[in-house]
Amino acid sequence: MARLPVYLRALHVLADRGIVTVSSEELAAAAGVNSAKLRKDLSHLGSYGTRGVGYEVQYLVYQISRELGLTQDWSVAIIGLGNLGRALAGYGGFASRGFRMAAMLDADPAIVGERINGLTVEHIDKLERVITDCGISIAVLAVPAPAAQPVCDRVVACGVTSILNFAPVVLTVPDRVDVRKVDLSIELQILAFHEQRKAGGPAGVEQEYLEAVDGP
Amino acid sequence: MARLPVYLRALHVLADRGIVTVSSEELAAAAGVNSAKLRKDLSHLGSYGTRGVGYEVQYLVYQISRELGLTQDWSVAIIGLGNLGRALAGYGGFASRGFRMAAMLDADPAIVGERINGLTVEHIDKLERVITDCGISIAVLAVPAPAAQPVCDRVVACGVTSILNFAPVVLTVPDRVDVRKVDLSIELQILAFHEQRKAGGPAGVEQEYLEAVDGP
DNA sequence: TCGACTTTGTGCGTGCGTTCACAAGGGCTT
DNA sequence: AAGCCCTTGTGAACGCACGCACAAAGTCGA
Ligand SMILES: NC(=O)c1ccc[n+]([C@@H]2O[C@H](COP(=O)([O-])OP(=O)(O)OC[C@H]3O[C@@H](n4cnc5c(N)ncnc54)[C@H](O)[C@@H]3O)[C@@H](O)[C@H]2O)c1
Ligand SMILES: NC(=O)c1ccc[n+]([C@@H]2O[C@H](COP(=O)([O-])OP(=O)(O)OC[C@H]3O[C@@H](n4cnc5c(N)ncnc54)[C@H](O)[C@@H]3O)[C@@H](O)[C@H]2O)c1
Repeated sequence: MARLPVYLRALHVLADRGIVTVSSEELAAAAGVNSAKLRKDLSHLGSYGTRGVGYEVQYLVYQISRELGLTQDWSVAIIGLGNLGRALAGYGGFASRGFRMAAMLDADPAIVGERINGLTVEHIDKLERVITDCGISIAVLAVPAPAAQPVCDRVVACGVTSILNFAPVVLTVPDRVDVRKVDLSIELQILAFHEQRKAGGPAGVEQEYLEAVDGP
Repeated sequence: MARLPVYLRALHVLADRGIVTVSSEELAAAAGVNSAKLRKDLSHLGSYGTRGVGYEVQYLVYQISRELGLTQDWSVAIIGLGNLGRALAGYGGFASRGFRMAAMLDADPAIVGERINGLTVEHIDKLERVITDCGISIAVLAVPAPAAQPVCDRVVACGVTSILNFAPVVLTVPDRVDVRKVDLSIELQILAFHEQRKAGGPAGVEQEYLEAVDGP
């Protein structure tokens, strides 16, 4: 379930405030979902609340963390230390959630050897060895679009089965491999779509096209 | 439909290769979706293909661009020029899709006044004026979590109705406002979840918890 | 100890998105 | 000009996820 991380975050906030128990209604509001959905999600993973009281925050944090596999640390490799890769590498919010930045790789000789956040950038040629040695289980691709598929293939060949892809391409991978794609251009385009709807929607279909192609 | 941008990207690739027409089957493969779904999506927005041939690439590009509102330029403000904000500001992939970085805002005096990608970072105090003057219609929030809701409120008060949020918080906004959230920690957590499943799933439920809390 | 109140867990109806499968329609070849 | 073949557009079934609403269950006060 993709909502568990959201619940977990909300629970951490509550825990930090010293709150011991929480009702499904309160937690659902904090997570921005329906309370019935929340209860169904929680019951689905076998956690029990107490009727008349609610859920014990600490217990739920542990249950969800375990379900998500956050009771262990995961080693992550960042491939491509350009604009985006550096931002990710310098972000502290990952380490605090059990994700350890274990390796950084790039093809640019000017970047290889650089130290970022206490880690030395390795050359992409060493990919296979680095991934094996560091016990990488998740790869983050922040390389240009044309490089994404080739790099992805190499990563998969090393046995990595989880990939977070920032390049604007559809990656082809074997079934056993999970790919999640973050495409910021698409997010903006979806916003633009709705924005346009609010403003009255598109008009002058055929006319506009002919003018654009042939001139007025 | 959230898939239109994906189709559009695939079409641009085809157009660059000089391809004139494309069948739903081919385009669907390139976009990573089912061909029936693709045809339904396209028919849904009124575009017509030619039976026995397929769709004209250029025509489809124009149709989808128009539907998404990409025939006009949108002015975007980036708020928070830290790690992530800078990466976004320096990214060329937005401008080429009709999104103009029109304003940058930050609260840190050390950052205000800096020039990034040809634009001067303004102080967040000037938010209201900048948004109005630059005709901002989309705001990108790349500020720390605690600052997100207050900044969001101010942006919404200026009349902005589209927000892209990178802060790990659930934003509360009026109904007319669209918020899209990009949460990279959640993406990693979802990958970890599946990774754990592949490795055999969680085991030793109650036992583990009691040990973690009470000691062995 | 008992009753009233609170909150969980879930059965069920509903609505949406996906997918199969096919008929209608247009091009291309002969 | 006519038939063959390819591809679109869509009807209909399927499945899933959401959310309402309620009974079971446990707590807290008297
Ligand atoms: N920066 C953004 O805000 C942003 C937004 C949306 C999408 N993206 C996408 O994210 C990806 C990275 O963006 P960026 O702005 O960081 O680009 P960038 O050009 O700044 O960085 C890319 C890095 O990848 C390295 N690289 C190139 N080929 C490589 C290879 N074969 N193996 C290893 N490393 C290689 C380059 O040396 C460079 O350091 C791109 O696909 C881009 O489209 C970025
Ligand atoms: N960097 C990443 O890879 C990454 C990954 C996931 C999530 N995020 C989230 O994105 C957001 C930004 O991350 P970051 O790494 O760039 O953080 P950062 O601390 O590097 O940058 C935040 C910027 O926001 C500015 N700021 C603070 N308060 C402000 C206010 N009230 N108004 C305007 N500007 C203000 C700061 O001066 C700073 O420049 C955070 O919420 C973070 O949790 C970042």
